[in-house]
Amino acid sequence: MAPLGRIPEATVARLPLYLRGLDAFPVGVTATVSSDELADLAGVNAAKVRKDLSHLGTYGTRGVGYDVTFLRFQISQALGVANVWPVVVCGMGNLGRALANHTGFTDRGFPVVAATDSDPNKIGTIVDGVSVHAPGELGDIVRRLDVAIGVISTPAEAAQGTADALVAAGVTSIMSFAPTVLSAPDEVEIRSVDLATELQILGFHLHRNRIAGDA
Amino acid sequence: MAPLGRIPEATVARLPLYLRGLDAFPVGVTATVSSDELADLAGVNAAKVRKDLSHLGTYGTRGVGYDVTFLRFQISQALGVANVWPVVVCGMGNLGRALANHTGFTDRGFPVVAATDSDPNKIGTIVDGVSVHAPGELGDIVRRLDVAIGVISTPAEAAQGTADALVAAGVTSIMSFAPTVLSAPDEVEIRSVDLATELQILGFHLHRNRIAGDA
DNA sequence: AGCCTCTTGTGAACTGATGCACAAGGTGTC
DNA sequence: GACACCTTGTGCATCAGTTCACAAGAGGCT
Repeated sequence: MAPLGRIPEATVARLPLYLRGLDAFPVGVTATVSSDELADLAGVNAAKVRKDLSHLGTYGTRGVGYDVTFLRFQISQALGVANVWPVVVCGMGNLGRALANHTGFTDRGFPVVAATDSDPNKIGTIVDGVSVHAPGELGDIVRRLDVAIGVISTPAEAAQGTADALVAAGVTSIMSFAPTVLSAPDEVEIRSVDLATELQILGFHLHRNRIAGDA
Repeated sequence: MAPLGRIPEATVARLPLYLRGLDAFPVGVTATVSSDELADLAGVNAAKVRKDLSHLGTYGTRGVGYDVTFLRFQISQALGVANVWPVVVCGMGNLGRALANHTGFTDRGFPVVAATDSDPNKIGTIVDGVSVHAPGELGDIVRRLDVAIGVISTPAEAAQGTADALVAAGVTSIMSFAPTVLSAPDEVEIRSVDLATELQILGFHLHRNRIAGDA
């Protein structure tokens, strides 16, 4: 009912999953999908699907479901996936290289257009088609290549400095893999992915189950 | 007050951050930290810190703060970080290799003890000190090396099959990077990290701001 | 000892998200 | 056209998590 009201954060986080779920349907073919089916495809429950989609103002057809093509369009629209957001990868260690080479990024509108690294041996080289620059050139790179998103895959010690440089260059969206807290102005959106932390959460549950099992 | 009651999931997810924050203090030195300071170090607010720690039954000292050494011990205890949980990495593409080589894992008690890949050219080789096996050997590897956690970094198509194999081998904790929904029995804990999805969420905010800015 | 300052621990209000359950509104059949 | 059958959209109850605000307690100063 709310055509374009504020979309809850939790819903935003699920929209990409729905879009991904719709990949199960061939493009160009007319088909419909029920909230039940889509729930399965996205790994959530049907009520959530319906409520989420209602926030988009997307109307399904009662008794039938959602038109796949139209739904795809609606979600894409809401997420702005028509846009292409150039990405710079800061820190070309193991992880940085993997990210720069990750086809899933370019495919979805996030081309890695440049990289930085502090290692003089890497600066000036081209790794997997991405040219590596000195950290000091960040501002220049961002302006020249119209970078929208910065990925931080440096060691923890260099992360804050890198974030500062990105912010100074005008980047307002950062994805960080560094195991540290980053501070930045409020208008900068930071998503932090700490792999070791994720494992520790798994470890907690293993630990808990082991204790329970020992009883 | 609740010495060892059920710890809320949201709290569990923050405990590793606190532990990481405490790294700012040298080991072995007596020091105290206030909820305010720790909040800064972990990137959350003080009220949350206090409530979270109260779930552990950890008592700070009013007017003073928390004893760093004791707090470290308490959190470690709760998370079970004293345990070592061997990890197997399934899928040695770019990302898999980066993960297998990630020092942050071994450092925190998650050694990568083996890997699998379906590429015959990789099977039998040793990449960055980790030996690569055929997917069919998974069950054997898990049993032999006492693997506790499986990391799925295969292409999306192979992810479900890999998850099934891990579950069949008795693994109950899975971290997946494959952009797909995995199904598994309820007792299996799955944490899914989809990098493209993360970027799409950032993209949403960029898109929204751009629209707002155009007004 | 008494008082002042500091910081914890927590009750309570609030916020956001989830899930249920069902009326509303379509489609297709007889 | 009427009826039976679906599936959406949503009001409402519930739940988890967050934040506030303050009493309780600990330390130190005079």
